[in-house]
Amino acid sequence: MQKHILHPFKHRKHDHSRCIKNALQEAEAACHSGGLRLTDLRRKVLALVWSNHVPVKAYDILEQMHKDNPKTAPPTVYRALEFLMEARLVHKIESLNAYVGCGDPSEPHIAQFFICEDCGAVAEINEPKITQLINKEARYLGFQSHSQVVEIKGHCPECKT
Amino acid sequence: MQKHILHPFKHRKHDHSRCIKNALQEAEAACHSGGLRLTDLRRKVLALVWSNHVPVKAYDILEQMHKDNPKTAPPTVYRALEFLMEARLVHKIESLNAYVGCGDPSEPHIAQFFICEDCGAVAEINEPKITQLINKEARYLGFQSHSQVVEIKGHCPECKT
DNA sequence: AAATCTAACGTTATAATGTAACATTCCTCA
DNA sequence: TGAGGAATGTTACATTATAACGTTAGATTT
Repeated sequence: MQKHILHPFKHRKHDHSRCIKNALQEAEAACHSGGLRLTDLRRKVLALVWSNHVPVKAYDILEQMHKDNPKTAPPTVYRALEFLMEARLVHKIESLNAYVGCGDPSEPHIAQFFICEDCGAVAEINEPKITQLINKEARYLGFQSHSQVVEIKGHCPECKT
Repeated sequence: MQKHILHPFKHRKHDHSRCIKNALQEAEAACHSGGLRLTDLRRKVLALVWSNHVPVKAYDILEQMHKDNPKTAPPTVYRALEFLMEARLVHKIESLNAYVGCGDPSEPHIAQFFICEDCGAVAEINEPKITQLINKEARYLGFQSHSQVVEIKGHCPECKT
């Protein structure tokens, strides 16, 4: 696997419990080393974001949270997501208004997403050539770029046929 | 000006009435040649989208429509926007939930947007190298790409300093 | 340990964005 | 000219997100 693939398309039958466990472990480490407080609530929301490899909607998370505490309200979820995004543990997919676990929280990165329109699966890559090309175009326009949203829709290997 | 810039950053003081008139004219031509019905309502919404070079929110359009007809309801606006997007006269900026006039309706294209976080101005380009690079990465992942969202945030030439 | 401070979370209410479903009107064209 | 479909009107509601303020819990100082 090449370095720039932060999160590949996973086979339908992979052992997803390992993905979740791994994500939580990395999050624990990242927060600890960054002096951030990964509370139970945030951990819980992170686990729900990682419940599969499909972007999750805030209100779906809320619904799951209601199983533990039926009084949980939207701000609780949005605050946790905000924290997780600042901690770079979660990305928002703008074109879906949904959230997906970051494939590599270990260091800051720009990401590009490939999103299957059939099954919803997402792959995350960081291809510097894309970033550089975009930055070059930006410079040409006299534009100072700070952040990029790159979201590609289509069909993943398993849904392609 | 190079061909791949579909819509450059405009100087603060440009004659914007010409932009609007031009956009409406091109829309008229495009719809005529495509057998599409550019009704008064759709023309009106298109003009409002073009009221400046900043992406416009659906509910801001609605508010403007209320000056003519206070009973206009959201579906009216959303339907017109949907038509305009299918006719490729308008693009949606996903990361803003807002709509912007297309810089070149004359032919289908993939676009990349540069969005100023200060003044909101948007430039639209179509740089095939970006598209190709993305498609190459897609192929590498076994992904069949059909549409791209590329939205870059930062500061435009006039807000940069 | 008590006092204090702040970050995190709870709670209520509402804002902002978007759509379903059905009724009506208006064009087109046979 | 009247039948059919496209466009618009209308009502109601679904979905996504945040403001504002109160409360709790953890850390810090004394």
